[in-house]
Amino acid sequence: MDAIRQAKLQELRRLGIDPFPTEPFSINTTAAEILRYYPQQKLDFKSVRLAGRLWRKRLMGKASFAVLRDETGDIQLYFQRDDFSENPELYDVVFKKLVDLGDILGVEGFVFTTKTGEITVHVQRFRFLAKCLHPLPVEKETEEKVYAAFTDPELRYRMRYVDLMVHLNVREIFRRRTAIVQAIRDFFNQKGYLEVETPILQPIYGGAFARPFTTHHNALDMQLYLRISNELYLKRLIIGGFTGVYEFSKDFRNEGIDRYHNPEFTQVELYVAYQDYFWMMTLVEELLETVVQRVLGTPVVRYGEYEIDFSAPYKRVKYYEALEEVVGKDVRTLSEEELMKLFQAYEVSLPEPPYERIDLIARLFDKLVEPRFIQPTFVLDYPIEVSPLAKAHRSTPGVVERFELIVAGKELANAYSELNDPIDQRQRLEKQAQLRAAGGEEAMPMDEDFLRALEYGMPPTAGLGLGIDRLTMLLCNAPSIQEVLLFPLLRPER
RNA sequence: GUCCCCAUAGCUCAGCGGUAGAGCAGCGGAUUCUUAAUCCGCGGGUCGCAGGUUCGAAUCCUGCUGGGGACACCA
Repeated sequence: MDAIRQAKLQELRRLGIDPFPTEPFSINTTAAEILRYYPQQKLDFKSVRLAGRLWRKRLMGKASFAVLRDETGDIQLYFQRDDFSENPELYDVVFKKLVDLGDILGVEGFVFTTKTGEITVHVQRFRFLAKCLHPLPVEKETEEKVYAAFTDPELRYRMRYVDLMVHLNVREIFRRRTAIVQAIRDFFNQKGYLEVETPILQPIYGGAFARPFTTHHNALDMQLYLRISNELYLKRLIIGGFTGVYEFSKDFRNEGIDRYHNPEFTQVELYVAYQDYFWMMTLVEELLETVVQRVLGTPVVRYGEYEIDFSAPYKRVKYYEALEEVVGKDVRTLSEEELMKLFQAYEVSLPEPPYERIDLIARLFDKLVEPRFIQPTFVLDYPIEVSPLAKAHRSTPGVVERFELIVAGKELANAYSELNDPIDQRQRLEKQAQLRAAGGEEAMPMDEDFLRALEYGMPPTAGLGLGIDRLTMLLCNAPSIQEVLLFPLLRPER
């Protein structure tokens, strides 16, 4: 803590001023409201009460200006010694010397416009609501320069509270994130789908390929996993009789961190009975166009150097055909040696062993094809080997009825016609079990209860997973996932 | 996990072998319409940590810690 500020705290207490009072301070307006409505409705602002953090001080002698920052933005304050004639100390000592940038104040007064035309609150009374005991990085911006910008990413993420104080645009990212979630929720609710909650602590994890976090329940003395996906639970609900269910699901994957991955992240998953993946493609187009339009007011998004248009419909390409377009050959016809040659020709590094032929193909696809799709593009009909929960394609052998939506070269959504044949599902999970036995750490574990549920009969169902963090990145023009997570995972501070 | 880069005042940075610097923030003073307020004056540091080289290290070397970027993993 800052010694000078601590001394000021003591001095306030000595003067009988409580720097952390218990009494509430009710406000009747905000900075943004004043700035927006005062010009037309001056009479409504003769007696205002607002609260926020003192953000700037310009002491002029017997009169001073300051800036107060509340949730809605900044507003200028004007203080005059004459207003405190019954107790001039309040101005000369308390305001001028003991109030620091960052202190949270409640102010009362009336709104006026200064000579230079700035809407300002003439403060007649003020009160400490909380003293700030650390100096703040108060950014000052001029035409040429920014002073004291608070830019160190580590500090910004570690002390997100300071980041949010200092950077109004960071607040905006998280308001927008919430708006995105709200728009999706409204869209699904309007369709009549049921929002549900399923377990985060799972005795058997599944629904994706990933290493889980492991934990332990003491009373039951059992090993539990933090979910990597909620897919298998939502399907149980479809089996149970709901026709449409969705969940905003915080999922946990014990993997590396980079600018697209955080160990905990959010997806929304949706399952709708009696539909297939073609229907789901149309729904996704409608969903994204609606959400982007509602959140941004336009379906067109600037993301880095790209302009991305979320207007439906989106381009559709088939997995193997997209790969063939790049490498000039249908990889299904190639021997393993010929596949290896492609890795050399395109300078793609090999996957970690143990890998099978399909892992080579999947890797080529991820490295060579995905990055090419900037505008929203559906990639259809994935290899059956990499999609153990998706239904075999109705007419094309070797592939499943699955699509991924690629935007800006990254997977944004993943969906399939869900596999509802319990016999087929059992075989696919057994194959996964073999891969696990052979050292494939990310292969799915066997889930007998899920298979039993399927044996009771699951209607044909379309399922979707949509990455909320990635979508937020796109709609906020954020270059890294950390920018759209309030508290991204960091190593502990020393 | 690997490689590269970074770590100096509250914040942003300069200094790169010879007494630790600037701007903003802060402290004292002047100032009743400022808005990067202005003007005068002042303080502020275990140069991330630990070793080493050297007469001498913020500066060079090694290790460690934290962060950023790239790769790998995440099909």
